[in-house]
Amino acid sequence: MISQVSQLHAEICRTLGSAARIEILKALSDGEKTVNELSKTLGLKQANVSQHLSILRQRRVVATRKEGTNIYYKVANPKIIQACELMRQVLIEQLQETEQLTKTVGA
Amino acid sequence: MISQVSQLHAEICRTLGSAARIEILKALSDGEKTVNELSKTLGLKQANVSQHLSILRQRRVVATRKEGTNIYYKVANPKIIQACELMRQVLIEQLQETEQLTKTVGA
DNA sequence: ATCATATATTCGCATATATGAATTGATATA
DNA sequence: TATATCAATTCATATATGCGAATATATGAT
Repeated sequence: MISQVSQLHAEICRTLGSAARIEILKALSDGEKTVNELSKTLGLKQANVSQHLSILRQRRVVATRKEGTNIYYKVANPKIIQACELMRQVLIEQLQETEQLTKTVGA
Repeated sequence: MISQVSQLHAEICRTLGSAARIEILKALSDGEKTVNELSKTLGLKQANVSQHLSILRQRRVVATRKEGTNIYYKVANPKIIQACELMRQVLIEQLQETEQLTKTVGA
């Protein structure tokens, strides 16, 4: 009863369901970076970043470009960044609502 | 090193990381529905739908309205629907790329 | 060939998640 | 009161996921 497309859709969402991977995407949203750069920027171990990138690559959320020893990663489709941005706005609105609420209760 | 916001962002994504919940959101995107309606429409057990709705409610992805015995669910923020729509487009583009690829290989 | 650097993979463990079954609670109605 | 309906919760179990540590692979330089 559950469509194949929804199955794939859920898989992409699960792929984004890790704070580390969200940070990686955010870091990549302003241009491509190597594994090492990401590792240093985010303060995560290289192996760990590589694992997350592997998962993101499998689902084609990121794409790669090889240059010598380095592998440059970028977000595969700008719409993914747009979707993330929308979700972040939802989050912000949620937080604002909560603030509103605590203020009202406090008054 | 990983921001609180990214943590929350990932939580929302994980919340959407279930095909059943994606279907529920799709079903709710054209207006509010009760648990029973969803259960029948999606062909899932009531208890199961209720569980999923409970998860969606916790993360405030859906909102409820009570009317007599019934509880009507709706998507809490239209931006969530927009984000889902974007991700679905990404999916479609991915599938098209794959088709393109298989055609090329086949030729 | 050796070494250094960049990236990927594997393993083991702890934790998280999904699901079905059974139960409970609340409301309506005969 | 008895019963049917709708929804939520609890529990047990199977499965998936995240992460660190160690190891492997690949490329480039000496």
